[in-house]
Amino acid sequence: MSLDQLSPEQQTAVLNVRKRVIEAIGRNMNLYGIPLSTGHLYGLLFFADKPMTLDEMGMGMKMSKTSMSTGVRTLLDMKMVNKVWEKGSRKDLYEVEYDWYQTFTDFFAIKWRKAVEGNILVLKRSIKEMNKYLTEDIDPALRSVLEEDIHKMNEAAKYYSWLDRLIDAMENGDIYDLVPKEE
Amino acid sequence: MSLDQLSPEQQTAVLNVRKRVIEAIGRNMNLYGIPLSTGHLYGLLFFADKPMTLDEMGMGMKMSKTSMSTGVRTLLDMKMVNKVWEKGSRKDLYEVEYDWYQTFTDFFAIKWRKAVEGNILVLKRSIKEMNKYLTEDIDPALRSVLEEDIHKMNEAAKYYSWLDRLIDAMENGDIYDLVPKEE
DNA sequence: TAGAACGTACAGAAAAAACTGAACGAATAG
DNA sequence: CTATTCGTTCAGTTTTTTCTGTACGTTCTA
Repeated sequence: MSLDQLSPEQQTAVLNVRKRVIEAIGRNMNLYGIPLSTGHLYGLLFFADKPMTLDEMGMGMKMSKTSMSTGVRTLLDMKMVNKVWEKGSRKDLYEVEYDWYQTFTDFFAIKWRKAVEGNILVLKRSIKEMNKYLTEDIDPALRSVLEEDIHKMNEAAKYYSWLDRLIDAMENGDIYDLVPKEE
Repeated sequence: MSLDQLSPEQQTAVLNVRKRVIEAIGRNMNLYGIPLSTGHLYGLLFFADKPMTLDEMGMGMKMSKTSMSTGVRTLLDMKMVNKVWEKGSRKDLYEVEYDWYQTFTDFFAIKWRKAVEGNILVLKRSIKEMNKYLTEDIDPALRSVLEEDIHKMNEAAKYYSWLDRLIDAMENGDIYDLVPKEE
């Protein structure tokens, strides 16, 4: 059921409440490194009663179609919106993923996993390289520096490994054993 | 033990490895919404063998002291570095918080908690307001719209409540029951 | 109690990011 | 087959963020 069947007063009343919520959602997503306007776009889709086209989003956001295209792509990459197929229309249609728990874990899986595993790799490689310099007949001063650095990097690698396992727990749903969805 | 006791070749060798790690740390922190240069500053402090002053940081980063001041403040606000007191020096000294697990949970506690609880408030208020419009003698079209919106906001509020409890689990350490620090 | 050293506020400059409109290639409808 | 419609690429503009140097208030020193 769309809004345009309502009186103008009813429309503004509903729209004002939505706007406040969209603002909050946008701020929240901005915390995750997503541009505010993309967060607002998400909010628009959140309240939409049906999948939207790029043109409709442009209308709703009062922004260019180009921006909608890039914004929706960002949301798509993070699996925060889904592309919907509707026969008869050759426009692309998008709707939000309403399972926010899934969205949350996807966010970790997509954005963090790669970074974390990349960092583990860099650390392992760096530790190995520093170990290479750590020969028997070494300047004691250098030995001390190297050992200290290696120790620090080992600790960091441990932490990243923990983070990696935390992301596992998100992805496979174990996290809900610790923190259940229903209170 | 400081680097300047080493030969120039030894220094560059160590410095190059560190640089690669610092780069990785910086990229990672950038993911959390922290400027790249601030991430590099963190990396510099990470490898420092002793607490550093703003001037020393400026040297190491080849940047202005003003930038060091704001950068270190950012890191301080996120509890990623600590201010250290040393008698005899009237300069402020800073060192990284080496407990990255603590840093991680602090990050959630500081940056997310406020946002999450703010959003819950906004949602609760918005649901209440929409309910106000939901009277007996209402236009069926409007009723349908309102009920749909209220449902969506309720689901969102549930999710934020879950997130709130997840942050609890981080803060009080329960998260380590599920994902132990040691593998 | 004057002087020097320190950290930060502030305003302007530099850099980065977001946004737009025109143009283009792909796909479909007629 | 041709013409339209669609999404995206790209170059240029606008906006936002980051960085710098000067100036200022504070605190310690002598």
